[in-house]
Amino acid sequence: MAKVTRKAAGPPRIRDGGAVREVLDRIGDKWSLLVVGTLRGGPMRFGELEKAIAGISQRMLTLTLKHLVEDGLVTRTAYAEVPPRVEYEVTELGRSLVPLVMALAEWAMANHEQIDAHRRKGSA
Amino acid sequence: MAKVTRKAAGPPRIRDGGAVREVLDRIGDKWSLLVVGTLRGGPMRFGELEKAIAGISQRMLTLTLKHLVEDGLVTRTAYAEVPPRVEYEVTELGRSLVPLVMALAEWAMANHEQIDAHRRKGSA
DNA sequence: CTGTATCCTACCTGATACTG
DNA sequence: CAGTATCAGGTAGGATACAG
Repeated sequence: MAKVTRKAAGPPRIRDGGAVREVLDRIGDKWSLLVVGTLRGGPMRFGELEKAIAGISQRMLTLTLKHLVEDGLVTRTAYAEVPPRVEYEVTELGRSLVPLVMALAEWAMANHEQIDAHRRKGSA
Repeated sequence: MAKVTRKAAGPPRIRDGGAVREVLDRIGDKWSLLVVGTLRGGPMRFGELEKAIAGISQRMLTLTLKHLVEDGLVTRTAYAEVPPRVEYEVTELGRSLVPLVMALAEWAMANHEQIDAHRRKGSA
């Protein structure tokens, strides 16, 4: 229970500074959002994710999935088979994040050319 | 539920692998989204941003702003005064990203407790 | 197939000093 | 005030090798 100590006429700021930072430290890393977005269509195996994301290292996929499972955004189901099969799937909580990820992805796809153009000319 | 015939129609993946990665490498870093979100209310000075974000180092604020300006998400306006005054403001493009940032921030605030709970119990 | 362990590099961080 | 420069220390991420 944090007391809200807002300035009377202060500038409109993200009135948190904590929660957002905290969560952004979790899902704001290089891969988490991409993994969550990739899992939006249903359960996927480790190898499938690795191929789908393409660019992620095995190590980072492992770590990212571990964190997502810890945070309750993804479930891990290991089947006692040979060869081993492990499936990952977004939880209810994770699924609630999917629309935001997709919105971000769409924004990225819609604007990456414009961003690239800006970067290239550098000096207008 | 019927079996999902992923094989036939190809797996449901983010059909890009490039643009999203590219943009996420830009704005998906630790600070960019936070800066953009902080600027949503109007122009702010360097020092204001530094205080508002609280936790960012001067170095990273400088770098992040530089990148955002390069990407065309933020404008930098220096006033030839003494003492110097520099204001940063989101561009049209940057403003189009604000709603997504805020949605993410709201999601973070709404769910960070649940995430924290998951993390803490660790083993269900 | 699904990870884990190790090494190595690049980058972030915080502090400090200095410039315009 | 608004940066730039630099250094020491930590951490994130990639590559590879190896294990269950």
